[in-house]
Amino acid sequence: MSNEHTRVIVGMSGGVDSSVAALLLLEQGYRVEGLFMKNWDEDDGTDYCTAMDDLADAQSVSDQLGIKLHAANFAAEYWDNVFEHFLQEYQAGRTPNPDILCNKEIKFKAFLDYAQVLGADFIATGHYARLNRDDGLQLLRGLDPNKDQSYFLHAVNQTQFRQALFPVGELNKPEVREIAAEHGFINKDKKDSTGICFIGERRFSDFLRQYLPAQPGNIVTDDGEIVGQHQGLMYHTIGQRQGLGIGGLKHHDEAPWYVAAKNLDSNELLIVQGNDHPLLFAAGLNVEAIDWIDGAGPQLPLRCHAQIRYRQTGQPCVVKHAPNGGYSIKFDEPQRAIAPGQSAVFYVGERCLGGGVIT
RNA sequence: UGGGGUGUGGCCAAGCGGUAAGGCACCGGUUUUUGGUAUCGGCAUGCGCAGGUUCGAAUCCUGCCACCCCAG
Repeated sequence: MSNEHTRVIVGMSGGVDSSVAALLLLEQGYRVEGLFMKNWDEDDGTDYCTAMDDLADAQSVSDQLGIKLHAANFAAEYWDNVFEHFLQEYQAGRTPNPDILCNKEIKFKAFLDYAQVLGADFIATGHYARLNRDDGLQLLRGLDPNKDQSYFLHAVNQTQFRQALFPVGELNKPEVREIAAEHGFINKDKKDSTGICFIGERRFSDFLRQYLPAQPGNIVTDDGEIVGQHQGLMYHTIGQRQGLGIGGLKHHDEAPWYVAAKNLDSNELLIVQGNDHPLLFAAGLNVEAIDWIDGAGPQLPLRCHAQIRYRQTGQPCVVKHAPNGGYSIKFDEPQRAIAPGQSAVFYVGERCLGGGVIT
């Protein structure tokens, strides 16, 4: 079969992964174009520069590959469909994962729609994930276990995936860098990007403070002792150590303190001492709804693996319907710091079934 | 006021004559397309203040100051 009449638009971030993705598609014979997205306009100067650098890198690689590079700005969509929800969740005391929504609403919706307007048959990104089109459509973990990004893609549905390609999902990261080096890409040694997608690395609580005003309250231990003040429950998350400002306390040992719970009614932050304190662990969790990639979802109860955060190996568990209509997940081993607002994502072997937001 | 105790970096805290442990917090790096975790590194020319003894003091002596406890 020939790809010469198939048009693919690659989301080019200026990083190595999407650059190599574009290269691989060209080698596979596709008609390739690139698109650089800028979805965050709340610039404070420094980010403007990094966005410009990223665009320059994307342009450099595009020129080298001889492909056209489009540019688009979905800042309005990002704000309305991702960022506002992100702020609401924090306001409600939860810890959202904006990048999961970003994939669902921006990369595989706004970008996909726009690409179709431009006449594309497919979009492609530099995600480390694989799609199996032989048996319906399945999302599989990226081949590189260390870079697998299927966790972030679990809320995208199969209809959206049908028009997506993940060329680097079949590779290991070192191979990608090697390919970039062989072709002399300007970004061959560029550091992997971190921080919220399109927004970038920030001092997180300072960043939130720009949008959510402080609401000071007490920090209390599990014994009810008031040991300090916090500036807002939303600036902390379950399991967090940094930022409490709790130094040495008389009559307590030398272990650091961690956030165990938030009490929205009393505006109190409950903290416990020691990384392995029992109050930091829970045997299960609930989710209200699950985005099943195949739409229907599997037969329940289901024994599978779940991840409650990116970069965690799948944890054995059982998923079943909860009496209230949602789902309950019971782990074989108690899990540390399960944070409401984060996503639990389910896997059977290499296959990602979907996931839901922890309540 | 009398008796006792304590004053070491932001906090907790070793040291008790030989030239400032450790932990927490904080800051920075690494890891990482969320948050968080983890990990590595940095962090007191000075030990309430002022004198004195000594080759040498946070450690001994004197005075002062501050705080705490018990009496009152």
